[in-house]
Amino acid sequence: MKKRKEIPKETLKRLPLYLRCLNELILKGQTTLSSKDLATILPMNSAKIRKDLSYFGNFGKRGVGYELKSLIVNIREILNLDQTWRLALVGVGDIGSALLSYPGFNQGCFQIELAFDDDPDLIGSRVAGKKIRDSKDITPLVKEFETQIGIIAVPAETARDIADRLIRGGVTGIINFAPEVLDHNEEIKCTQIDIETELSKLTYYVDET
Amino acid sequence: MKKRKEIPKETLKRLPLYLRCLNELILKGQTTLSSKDLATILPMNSAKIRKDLSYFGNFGKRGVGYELKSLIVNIREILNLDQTWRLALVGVGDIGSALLSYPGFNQGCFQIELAFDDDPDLIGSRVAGKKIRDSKDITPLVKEFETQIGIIAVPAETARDIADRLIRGGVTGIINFAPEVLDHNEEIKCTQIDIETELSKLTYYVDET
DNA sequence: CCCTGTGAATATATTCACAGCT
DNA sequence: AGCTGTGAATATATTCACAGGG
Repeated sequence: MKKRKEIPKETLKRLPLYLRCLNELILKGQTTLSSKDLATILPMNSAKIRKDLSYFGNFGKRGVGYELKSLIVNIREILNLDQTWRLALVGVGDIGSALLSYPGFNQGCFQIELAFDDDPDLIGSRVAGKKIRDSKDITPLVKEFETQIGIIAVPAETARDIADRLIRGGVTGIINFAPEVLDHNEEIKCTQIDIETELSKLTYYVDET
Repeated sequence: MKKRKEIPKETLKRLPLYLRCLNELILKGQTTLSSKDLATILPMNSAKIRKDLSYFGNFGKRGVGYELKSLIVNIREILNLDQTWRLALVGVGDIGSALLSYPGFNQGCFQIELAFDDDPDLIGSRVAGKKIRDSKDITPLVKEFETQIGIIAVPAETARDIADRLIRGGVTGIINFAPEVLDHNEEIKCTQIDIETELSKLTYYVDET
């Protein structure tokens, strides 16, 4: 139930996937499921699921499977989704706007509290109801709002500078949409999302010429 | 130089990253670099880079390093980026629009040729200069245009149906922005891009409470 | 001397297979 | 009987460390 020493990073990748699946099933009225059931849905090896879950405790019942409701609560707790996270978005271009308009964000546990841009025409205006602030003020405002996570949606050239300002403001994690490696700051966890990279991997596999 | 038997999937993940880095360096006038240099930039272990590249041939010169220009050509070839790929986008919401407006796409090697939506107000209109077509016609139009890759940017509920129509049209790869696992079709390679999943991983690592 | 390319050593992850609980 | 939890076996990936070419 509590976080152990080291859990494999591959396991961590799968937990959000499991969670999403479980949420769907519980909405359909299901109350329990076995690792085999989940393995069929996803699809993957059921031992992997059992091993993944066993790093955190013994959630299952032998002969039965896992109780959906409590498993969901447990995974949410492991992923720290049982609290609200304050986000700061930098760059209100196409991707940034899309993110601001995005309704869900995990049952309200992710809240974009700050949005920044450096375009004078944009600063002071509102996008999807959110006020756009001047990128100059990232560091003090992130401090003031105690923003925990930054989202970078600016061109590659400025991404590193923006990252530094966010970090100085005190964010502890960054989602980076810019095609620029930001792993230089060791104190912080940074995740890159890049469609060109994904497309390039795809074209390797896909070509059957 | 040619594709060998099995290259590790982890290696493949890194190739687009290397490529982007090399492209930046060559623009700055650099002509050659060692695995150690690249390892410093990225940052990572240099032996990993050498091993990654060695799966495809002996690109390097001992005592010198790699010739930037030819290494770029080689990696582009490995990833099949030395040709134009035709894409079909389904779902012209916020993400879809952002993608249509996205200028680059790897030096023009990825072209969105078709854009679909099921909103009658949208069908027939133009977004970023691209005509929006009726999602009903996905299969025949994908066939007609010989579209190779589909991008799904629709709600989760319809994602699987859209995927089926794209596959029936003949796409061989899919990028999926919907929070829905689409790995059921074995014939096809599908890559999921999901910010909520990425955020959830981040909040695991980030929490220091 | 410097850097690649690569076997050998190590670390990480997956899968098998089954003991043990319900 | 059915399913979990997990050691042991296997597969995959990373890193070390060095032979060998420029």
